[in-house]
Amino acid sequence: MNRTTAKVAGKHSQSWKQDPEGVRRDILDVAISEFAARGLSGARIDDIVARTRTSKRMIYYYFGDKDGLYARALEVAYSKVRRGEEELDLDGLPPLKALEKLVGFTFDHHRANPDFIRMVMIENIHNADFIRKSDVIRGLNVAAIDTLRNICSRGAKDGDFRADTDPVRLHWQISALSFFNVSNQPSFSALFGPDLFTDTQQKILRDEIIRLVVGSVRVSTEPTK
Amino acid sequence: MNRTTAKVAGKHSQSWKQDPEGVRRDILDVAISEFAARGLSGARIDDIVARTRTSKRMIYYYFGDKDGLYARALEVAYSKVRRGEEELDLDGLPPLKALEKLVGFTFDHHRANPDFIRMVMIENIHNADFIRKSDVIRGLNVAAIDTLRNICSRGAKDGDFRADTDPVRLHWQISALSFFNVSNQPSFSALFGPDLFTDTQQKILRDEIIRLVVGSVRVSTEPTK
DNA sequence: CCCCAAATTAACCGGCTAGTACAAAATGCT
DNA sequence: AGCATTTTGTACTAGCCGGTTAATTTGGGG
Repeated sequence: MNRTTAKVAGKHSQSWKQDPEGVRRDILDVAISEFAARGLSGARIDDIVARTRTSKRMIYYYFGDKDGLYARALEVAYSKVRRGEEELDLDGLPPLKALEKLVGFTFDHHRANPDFIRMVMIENIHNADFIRKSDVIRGLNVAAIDTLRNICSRGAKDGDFRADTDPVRLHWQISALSFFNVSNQPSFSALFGPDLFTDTQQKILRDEIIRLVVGSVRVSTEPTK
Repeated sequence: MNRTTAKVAGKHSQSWKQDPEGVRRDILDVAISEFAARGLSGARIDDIVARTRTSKRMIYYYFGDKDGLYARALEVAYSKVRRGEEELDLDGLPPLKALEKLVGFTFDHHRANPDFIRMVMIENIHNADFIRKSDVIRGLNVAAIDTLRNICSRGAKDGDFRADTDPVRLHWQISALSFFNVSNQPSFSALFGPDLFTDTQQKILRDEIIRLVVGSVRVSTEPTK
């Protein structure tokens, strides 16, 4: 955006455009990838700067300090991902189909956003202190639960879902299976080989998870015992 | 073990006992807790030392450098946990009951060993590089799969299990649900409240998971559709 | 009881890294 | 034209932190 760089006499003699939002985005994009890759304490401000069009000074100008940058990066990462989820249209579908679609989508979406997953992992290492401090992030997540609550109540009314189905617990299940698939891929494939993460195996896993979750709420899961 | 400390004249004039194994264990115990708490780059050698009976020099004497200490700490953490699993006796049980017990145990065991979980999280942030380098750890884990393979083959023979049940994929399921419950507790309870992690709710979750996993391998999960 | 490798101690060092100081200039809204 | 905001650039520092130096004690073997 800037960088017209016309080295002239005096000390300062660049030509550039003002673009506060652009600069912020630039910094945040790099920051997300750097924090996701190396963690909060592992990330280096200088490394972030190096991958940016701007200077170190600007990071402190806009974000105050490392923690401030991290906090904002986390929020942006969350927003990006949750925004993708909003595009999913489930209201038109019957509850079981809607759930099926949601689970499949979540599985895919997590796989497609490893940086986000890593940010959440890192947050958990830090006891989710920054998530706790961010109203933005909390807001984004109640929305996710609302979607599920909607599906659940429709499903209960139709008699398709078990009466004791709890949206939060359901979200927990879906998240657990989709999240772990990405978060623990390195250790899992280090220990048991990379086979499970090939496209074909992942397709099987995806179907299995859908079956699992849908099966766990369906009322006709037949008399266990 | 040492620390008889009788401050006398000259520069070096402490009194101490030799206890190599004790010192190593001491250091490793603290290291596990410190690395688990703050991660590889977040952990401070000086902080580890401070919680030890020994001196900084001893860490380098026995473990070479920070990475060396981390690598050993990881191995010890793994060994401890897997050792606990060995005590479980499943061979006497019919396959479905054995699986049920294994899932319940894994869920409990993960909850009881948060430091281990955190070490694995940290490893995954670091692409499991240290796990990959450790034959010890890989060895411990093939054993875990063997247990499952045994159950699976017995279950298949009895006709209780679906024919396409894969021990690794099954292990993946069990791990995902049990692991996530601990690893993502901070973020999850930050976002949705701590209710899900009370004893009563965890009991429900535990049962649900058992139902889920056992249901996913049981042959009579009735014709879906 | 003496020797020597192994074990242990305390003080020290050098580089890395978050954050700052300073100084100036271009921008663009009003 | 005025003026707050945005941006540039470089050099600097303070302190943290991984790793080291070098001396000293221990205890088993001969």
